[in-house]
Amino acid sequence: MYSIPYYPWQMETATRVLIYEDNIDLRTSLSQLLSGSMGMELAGALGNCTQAEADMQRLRPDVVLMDIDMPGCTGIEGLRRIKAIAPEINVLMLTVFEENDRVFDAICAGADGYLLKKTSPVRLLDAIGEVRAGGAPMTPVIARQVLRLFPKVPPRRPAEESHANLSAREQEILGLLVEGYSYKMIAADRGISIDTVRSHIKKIYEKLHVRSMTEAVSKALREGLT
Amino acid sequence: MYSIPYYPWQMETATRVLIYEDNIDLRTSLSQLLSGSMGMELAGALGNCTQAEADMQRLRPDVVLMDIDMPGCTGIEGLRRIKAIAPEINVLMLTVFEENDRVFDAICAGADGYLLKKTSPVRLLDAIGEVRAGGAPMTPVIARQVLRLFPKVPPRRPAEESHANLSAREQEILGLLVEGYSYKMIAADRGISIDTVRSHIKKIYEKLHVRSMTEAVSKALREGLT
DNA sequence: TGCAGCCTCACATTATCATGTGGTCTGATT
DNA sequence: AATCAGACCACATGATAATGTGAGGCTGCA
Repeated sequence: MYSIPYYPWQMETATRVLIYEDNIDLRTSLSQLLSGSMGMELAGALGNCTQAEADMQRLRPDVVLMDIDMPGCTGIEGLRRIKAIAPEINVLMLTVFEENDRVFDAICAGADGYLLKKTSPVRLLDAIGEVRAGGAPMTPVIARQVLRLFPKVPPRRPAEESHANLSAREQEILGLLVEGYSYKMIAADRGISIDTVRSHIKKIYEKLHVRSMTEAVSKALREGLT
Repeated sequence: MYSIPYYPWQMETATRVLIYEDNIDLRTSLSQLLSGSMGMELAGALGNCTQAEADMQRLRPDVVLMDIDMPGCTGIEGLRRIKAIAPEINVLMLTVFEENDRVFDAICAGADGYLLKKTSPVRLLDAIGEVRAGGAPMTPVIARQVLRLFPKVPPRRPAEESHANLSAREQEILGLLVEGYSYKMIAADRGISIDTVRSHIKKIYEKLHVRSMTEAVSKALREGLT
């Protein structure tokens, strides 16, 4: 069990917190954490956010803890829908990895904070207080990512990184990966050795900062590298 | 409140800190604070940043504390010039007020953190460690401002129903594949066995009529199955 | 002329994926 | 009560991908 934390901001009324988390174990432990904390009131704990609008009206939370990966309706989508009807509700995103694209999406959708699932209970409760006080709790690494995203927002990123310095041959092979070709098929199709395909793909991975075919394909499609 | 403790005595070498602050009293007290702290080394304490480039070369700081209001050359301008020649140097901006437009300018110029001058000495030392560790120390209110600066994008595609009869779990796992997760990562993330991941993915392949991860990812992104 | 980037190929080892066969449990449907 | 689909797990085998090291020929550029 968690120790009873003490919070200095002494709310008049308890902060109503709604949890969206599809993992039953984590949902349970989060619920217990909140139920056992001074100044906190568990407004609800749900496994998906497909009924987000209705949930807001029914449960009237002050703060929502939103898992970013959920079946049916992703946390990002849920966030959008909550902010569309009740922007005053503070939404904290919970995720496993500090992944750049999602951070960007979440922030554009109006997230008020971004924490890792491994965040300690104490820090999580702190974060809820912080967001109520007008802050934006983030892990340091995510905060840095947010700052790094910035200079790229106004000037956009149209042509500058669009080809990520891939050579013509590399772009060509990346295109074939996107089409679902295996190394062997690429080698046959282009009439080169499979080892050559390997070395091209290795170079592509370096340039795109990825470590697998799926990541490369995903990045290629999302950033229009084909 | 702040979750990343900093233990200067664990550093290999001291962090060289350069101070730009035109107020002589504050400059002196900051200098004393840093000189008296384990793991910190005062690289210099200057009243203006008109010679920023030369200062960097001469003093070789790891971290710069930059007052945002200085005569001659503003902190923003100094920040720009530092980042132009040595982007690896971490620059923390110090300001009296949490003003929106300056926050924006500073962040666009590449600031690595943004603190108030009234920040406690302990927190300031923490922040220096945090920025060295890849974080971006900010006051909560500034963090919130930063998030608010991001463009608000309107809702996404409204109705999307070509889910190809994938079950909720299958869609979820397909989403993780698109994110570049391996079987092992998916199993760990969702708390299930890798063999279960296998069997889900096998079914996904059948339903999508594909035979590899890359094809599945490609189809998912192109047809909006996520 | 020398360096740098690109394209090509080879060999080796480990990790991960694809496929098949089988099974349990649960909840919804018939 | 029986059936069925979804989620779960296990074991096994061959195929494919990831990573490292090394190398030759080609081009453009300083």
